[in-house]
Amino acid sequence: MPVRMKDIAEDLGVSLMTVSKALRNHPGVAEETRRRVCQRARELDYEPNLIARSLAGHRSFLIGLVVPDLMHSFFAEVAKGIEGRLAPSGYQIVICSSGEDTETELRAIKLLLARKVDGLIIASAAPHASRSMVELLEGGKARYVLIDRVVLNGKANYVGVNDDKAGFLATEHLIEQGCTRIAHLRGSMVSTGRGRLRGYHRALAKHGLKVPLEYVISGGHQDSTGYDAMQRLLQLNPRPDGVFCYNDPVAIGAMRAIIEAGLDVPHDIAVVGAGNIRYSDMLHVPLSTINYSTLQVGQSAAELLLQCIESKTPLPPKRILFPPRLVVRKSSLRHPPPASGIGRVLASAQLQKHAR
Amino acid sequence: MPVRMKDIAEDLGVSLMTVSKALRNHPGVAEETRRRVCQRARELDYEPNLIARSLAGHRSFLIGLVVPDLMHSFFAEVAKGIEGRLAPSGYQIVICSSGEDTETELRAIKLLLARKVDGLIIASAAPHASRSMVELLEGGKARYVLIDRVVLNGKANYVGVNDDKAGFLATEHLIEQGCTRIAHLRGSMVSTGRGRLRGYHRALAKHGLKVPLEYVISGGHQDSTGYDAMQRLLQLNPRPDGVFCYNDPVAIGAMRAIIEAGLDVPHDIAVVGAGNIRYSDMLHVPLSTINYSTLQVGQSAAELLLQCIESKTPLPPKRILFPPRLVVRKSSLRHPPPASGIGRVLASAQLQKHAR
DNA sequence: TTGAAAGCGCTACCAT
DNA sequence: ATGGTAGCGCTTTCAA
Repeated sequence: MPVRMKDIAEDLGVSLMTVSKALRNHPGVAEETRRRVCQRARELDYEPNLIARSLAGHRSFLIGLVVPDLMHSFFAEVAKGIEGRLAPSGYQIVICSSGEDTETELRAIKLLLARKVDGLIIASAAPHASRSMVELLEGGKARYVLIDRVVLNGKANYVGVNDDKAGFLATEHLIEQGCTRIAHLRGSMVSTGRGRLRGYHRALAKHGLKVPLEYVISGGHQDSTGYDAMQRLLQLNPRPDGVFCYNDPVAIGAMRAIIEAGLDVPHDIAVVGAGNIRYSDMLHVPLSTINYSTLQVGQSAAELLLQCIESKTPLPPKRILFPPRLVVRKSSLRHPPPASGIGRVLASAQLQKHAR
Repeated sequence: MPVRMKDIAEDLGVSLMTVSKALRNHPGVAEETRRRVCQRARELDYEPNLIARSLAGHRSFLIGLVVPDLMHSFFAEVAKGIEGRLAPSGYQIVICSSGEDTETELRAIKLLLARKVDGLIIASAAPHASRSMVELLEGGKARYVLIDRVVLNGKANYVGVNDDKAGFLATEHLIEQGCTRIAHLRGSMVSTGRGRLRGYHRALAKHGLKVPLEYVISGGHQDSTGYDAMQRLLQLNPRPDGVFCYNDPVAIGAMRAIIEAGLDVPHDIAVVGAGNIRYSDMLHVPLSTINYSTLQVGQSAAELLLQCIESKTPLPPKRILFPPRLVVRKSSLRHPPPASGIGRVLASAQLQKHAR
């Protein structure tokens, strides 16, 4: 059986309380006593029972992280950012994936709360907060930060990217590349999906471009669903000559469909994704995309959550938005670079060749 | 403040114990009483405090997962497999990444143990178990399963892949493709690195091939390190005409170096990786690799750990090895398929085009 | 079938 | 500076 404080106390002939204080460097213990206690603790390989400490101290040093999909490298990288910021402060992360399912997500959050995690970081699968989610998160005094996707406008901490602008940048870039029939493989109606869709429409409107309704269809969130959706787009007449995809996995699936149909990316159809996931620059056709500052999103979310936890009084909700940044690669480069020398686009492409 | 059992008990005029039993469907409670308790609990939105339950019940329903790198899609997929198997049983996962650092790994394990996780799943960064790790894991009655990498031969549960065979398959395939100067970008001296290296040597020996010592150098574990290492290989004279890489990320980095040097993959240098990570089929040059049954490794590890936890008596250590499988793609295909029709290699390449 | 007592290992609060 | 008391919210053990 593991050593307990009580054992050390009896062993040393001091009280349990003295041991407790000494080990946590609390004031009110003689230096000499503290030394003896710490020494003996080390000798006995004492490790505090964190469950007991959590119960008594109302602090678990556990953070809950809820994401739609562990395998999506965007969330893996976010998780890495979070862990990097939290581990040094002694926190550990309980990770749950919802599989983009609202019910699963709700159960996970409920369980995490029952576990008394000190805080939550959530990339929600829900298009908007359900009544039960509001009750869960706002009912108690739960500390939480939403990332990537907003579900509680205004009243919640949020770290993400301006999705509207991301959609706008991607679409306008396609327009500048000479595409006139630009389709959009949209995501689900989560906030990122809605935002990117809005940006897409805004860019089209700005440039006076009209596209048939069928040019906007759901491409899901993964490469497999992107592949299927792109196959449907390929049936249309006239065929699109450019596609802005909800995210990089969808874009990768879409490119596969295009290439399998014997068409060329970017010359027959230019493709832009979103997320700038790892290896998107090493693909069959290197993928143009929107950079989402993935690691920083994770770090900031962790940072913000720590502040909420540390602070005695509830902090006013904060909203941190990283600027999206266009990364041009081959999948959307239809024009040779301007003869005048190094054009904006090419320079950008070269600079960002290895920028991950 | 959240509702406690005590509240329900007083509310209903029964004892705390009755509530406790009723809620957990313990025998020894009248059906009628149980109904009333459960009903009231639901009305009051009662959620058991899992910290308290853990402390009293000596069961946390928490599993610790320690991996070298969250971002490596191999471990992300393993994590997904683990979660898929564990979540239905009410377990949640505390995830820690060691960053391939032995000290960090040890601290993480210590913390997880102090948290009283019910079990551990570890992909260790260590080439072999240190004294402190043995003490930690074997000293107490910790339940744990090693994955991917072995550090405690024989005395520990292990789920992984036959790395020796993986290295052999990859190397022999390069030989069959006509490569005669086959290099190896090896990993660190973790068991997977050692095993793949051994397989590489075995294949060379079987076919009577000799290579200079400089053909085997460390390529690290990531694409960036693979890139650097490959650049060094390219200086050699004669240059290798084939490279077996420790894993897919390293292979991806290596391919980048080769292509940037103006050479062709596979005709100047054929490349094979290991791991069959997501999108390895969608790369600039689709990557030949060794499939590692990633999801199943995760699931089996979780399964095995559950058995250990459930069982009252300590189970004898079990060793589960998945067979490695060669996946041939363009990066190693130097010969046109045999004229006799569909050769083994091409058939395999086609079949596995979408096999992930 | 029910419940009282005794923890689980630790911390907060208040005496001394 | 030190330590006793009283929990934290639950489960296990055993008596009624």
